[in-house]
Parts: sequence; structure tokens; C-alpha cells
Amino acid sequence: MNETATRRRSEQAWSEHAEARISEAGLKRSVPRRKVIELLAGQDCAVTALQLDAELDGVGRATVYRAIEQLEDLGLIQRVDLGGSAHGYERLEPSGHHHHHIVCDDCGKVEPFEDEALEDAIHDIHRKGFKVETHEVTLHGHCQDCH
Amino acid sequence: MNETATRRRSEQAWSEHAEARISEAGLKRSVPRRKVIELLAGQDCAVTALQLDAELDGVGRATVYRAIEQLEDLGLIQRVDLGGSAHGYERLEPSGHHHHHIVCDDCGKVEPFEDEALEDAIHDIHRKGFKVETHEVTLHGHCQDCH
DNA sequence: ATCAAATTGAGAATGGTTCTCATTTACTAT
DNA sequence: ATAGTAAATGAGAACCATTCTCAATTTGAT
Ligand SMILES: [Zn+2]
Ligand SMILES: [Zn+2]
Ligand SMILES: [Zn+2]
Ligand SMILES: [Zn+2]
Repeated sequence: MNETATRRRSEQAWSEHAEARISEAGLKRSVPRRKVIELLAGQDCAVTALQLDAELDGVGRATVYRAIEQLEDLGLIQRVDLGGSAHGYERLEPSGHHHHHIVCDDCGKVEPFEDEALEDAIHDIHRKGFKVETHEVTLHGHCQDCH
Repeated sequence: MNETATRRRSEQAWSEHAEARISEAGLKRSVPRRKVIELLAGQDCAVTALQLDAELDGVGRATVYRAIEQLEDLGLIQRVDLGGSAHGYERLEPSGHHHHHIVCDDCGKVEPFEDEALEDAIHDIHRKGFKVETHEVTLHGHCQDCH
């Protein structure tokens, strides 16, 4: 199985997973929210609310923001800060598999990366009185074009 | 030397360091910007632009934002995303010593933490085409009051 | 088909940040 | 000290992202 096929399967799994969690939470399966979920499912990295809104015809802006809030509360997407003015959102795989980001503070370029040792170090962190659920790591610096 | 005295010395060092970098950059030593620097120097963790503005009499809001931008460009403060709507800023010690954050996604409580193994893992990450300068780690979860 | 509750979209309102511009301030060279 | 120049400032307007309001619609259960 090639990489594209793997991703497609994962997108579909997430999208179904998301719909299921939505129902379990006692929420309805509405068309506009489904559109938001489908669009998020197709993204490999973070997108902003306004980007989603721009892509979605027939879905009000408020609905996009509401869907994002619900998905975030259900742990289906995660908000990430990539340096700009707006926040980005990307899906959280049920498997826990995820990436982090390295961003160029000059041009804003963002690259995802994965690092097993980093994950291990993070999972070893325990804080009394806190139950850790997710984490976010961002490396800041300058890319080749901007150094 | 007790902890309070250590912090006080570090604040002063940072504040002088910041003034020096400002001058080196060809910027003037103005009174309003110095007030912003002094206020930032006294904070142990992130504060927002609006919080700074509220504390500072006789300093215009635009000046606060401008000072933040300059200090950030000079690598004297770092922007951190602590979950809310506004961004936080905290000073970067010349020594490199710093902390990261654990935040409760329910009530918004923020606690700083330090972890040597985490720092090691981060410093081992290298990405071709990127010169990493700073990093940010945020753990998300729920605090005791909100679990 | 009926009903209650959830959901929606349009637009207003808010919050945070940046911009504009006339005036003031800080440094440099006389 | 004085004058000249560029940086810096504050007030407010403008701007962008996000949240709120509310009447109308859609959904899922009965
Ligand atoms: Zn990503
Ligand atoms: Zn991770
Ligand atoms: Zn902090
Ligand atoms: Zn660190």
C-alpha cells in the first residue's frame, strides 16, 4: 500500500470516528457540520477557521467556528499556534499518531516533523494535580531562504 | 542567596541586557519603551499585550505593541500560546534558561515546568534547511479542580 | 406526521492587533 | 548649547479574527 492510499484510509477513519463521537455526545448529524468534518479530514496539517470558511460554500462562518469548538472539545482536533494571527486546527488521530511543527519566523513557512525520542521525553513528564491529555511542540527559527 | 534575590538579579540582568540590545540595534532609549521593558522584567511568566497596557500609565497601546514586536525580533522575549484568545509574552534569559507550560483546557490555569530530559530531546532534533533558535512546549490537560 | 431540541446563517458586536499621522523625543554633529 | 534628523510616540481609526444574537430550519425520536 502506498503513502497516498494510507493517508486516504486514515482520513476516512478519522471522519467516521468524528461522526461517531459527535453522535455519542448527543449532537445531531447536520449537513453543514459534516462538510466541515470532511474538509478537515482531507488536510494533512493545520488550517485556520477562515480557510475552512472560504472553502465551504453554503456553510456559515458561525457554523465553522461552532464545529471547530465542538470537535476540539471532543478531542477530535487540536489547535496549534503557528506564529500568525489566526490559529490553526488539525485532526487528532484516534491512534495517537501525530506530528509537531517547525516554523520560520521570517517567512512563516511551516514544516511538520516527527521525533520518537521527543515523544518519549514528553510522556515521561508528570505533573502532580494535572492529567495531561495532549501536547504541542513548536520549533522556531529560520529557513534556508531567510537565514 | 535565596530564590527571591536570585530572581531579582536575573530580572535586572535581563532588563539591562534588553536595553543594550535595543541600543545596538540602532534604536533609541525612550521612556515609554523602557517602562514596557521594566514591566516585562518583573514577570515570572507570560503576560498579554493588553495586560501590559493596563498596567502602564502614560504609555499608549500602540507603543506597547511596538515594543513587543521589537523585543521579539531581537530575541529578548518569546510569544507563547496559552490557550486563550490573546497571546502571552515572556522574557528570554540570555543564559538560555527557560521553562515550558502545562495548561488546563477547562479553567485556563497555567503552570510553568522545567524538564532537562525534554530539553535534551529537543536539542537533538535537527532539520535540514532550518536553523532552530527557540522552541515552545505546551502540555494540555485538566487540573485537579476540573478533572 | 408531530414535536422538542439542536442547528443554522446573516449580521451585529466584541476583542485583539495594526495602521495613520501629526507631534514629541532622543541622539548626533556642529 | 543649538540645530538637525530620524526614531518614537499617543490618539484614534481601521482591520481581522472570533463570538454572539435570534428568527428560521433541520434533525431524530415518538
Ligand atoms: Zn501539522
Ligand atoms: Zn508529540
Ligand atoms: Zn511562562
Ligand atoms: Zn525548553
